[in-house]
Amino acid sequence: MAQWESSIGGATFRALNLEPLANTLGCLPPFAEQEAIAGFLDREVGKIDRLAAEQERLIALLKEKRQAVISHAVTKGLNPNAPLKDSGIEWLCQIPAHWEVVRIKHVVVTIEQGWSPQCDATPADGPEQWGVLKVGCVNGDRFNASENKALPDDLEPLPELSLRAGDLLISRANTRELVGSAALVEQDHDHLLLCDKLYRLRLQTSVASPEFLTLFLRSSMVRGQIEIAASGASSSMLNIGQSVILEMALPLPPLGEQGEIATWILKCREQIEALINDAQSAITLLQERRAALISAAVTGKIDVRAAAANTTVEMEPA
DNA sequence: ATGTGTCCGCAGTTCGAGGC
DNA sequence: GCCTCGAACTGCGGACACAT
Repeated sequence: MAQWESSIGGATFRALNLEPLANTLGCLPPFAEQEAIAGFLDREVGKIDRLAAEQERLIALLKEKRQAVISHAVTKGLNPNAPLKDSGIEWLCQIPAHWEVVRIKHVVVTIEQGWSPQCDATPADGPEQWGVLKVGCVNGDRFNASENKALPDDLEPLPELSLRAGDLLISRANTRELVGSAALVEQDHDHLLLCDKLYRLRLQTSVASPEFLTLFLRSSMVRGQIEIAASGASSSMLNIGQSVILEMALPLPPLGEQGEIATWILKCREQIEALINDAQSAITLLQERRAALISAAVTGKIDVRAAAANTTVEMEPA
């Protein structure tokens, strides 16, 4: 590859011609040894690829687990022995007997949309410059304040649209997978403004915990309902109306229990994310090991005849 | 070797209908 | 007439393919 780097041309489309390929210098061991190296690499690289595939499967399972933890906790609670009752809502099934089912509108004080003026392409430069949120700020598991655009100096900011801790943001328009994404603002952002594509919900905090409702909105059942309710002819930008949010059924435990559930979910999420990070690191290491093994085998740094006799392969330091 | 076109996913902006 | 909200249109960037 190093020999080809200087020969590969093209600015937008990188291409290698036949000539540099034909002129590539390489070491050529006897034919029998070439076959031995190829066989050795087939076996060893295959093992590494299988290990990497297992790690990929593990990551997929952990992500499923993360979703299942949220969905189970916000509909069944933390006590596996709690008596259950029928929720009366088909997609919600059974809930603990001491929980209520209410419409989200019954715990919402205000729901509002923001303002999307023509902004700069770059984010606000520091917390003192005014910025307008982009819808992508609620994608993923956390609110991302850096997803904003700087408000031009000639536009007057609307301070009533700035963010406060406890604001629950929901995207009202996006692709089917992302529309309805919810995130909780954890601290005040005096100079960040709500955009037109986001709903902001403020709750009766004596009845409903914003953390609990945010997690509920991320559960697989709610995602399913939102994807069904999303409307619009353009598949790249589906919409949900306020009524979809406000009329949605919400299983509501006592306030203290909502807090316990939210804390428990966040702790589980951290543990699962740590495992996902470990698996991703393992995949990176395996990929590095794969490249190093191929390089060492084809340059004679590994004696594949000896390696064939041993299951463990040691490479000479480069 | 380089420039240009196309497709796709994602997101920003604008427009129009309806309610007040 | 203004505001809200839903829908459609538009733009951007990355990846790739094709043309010159």
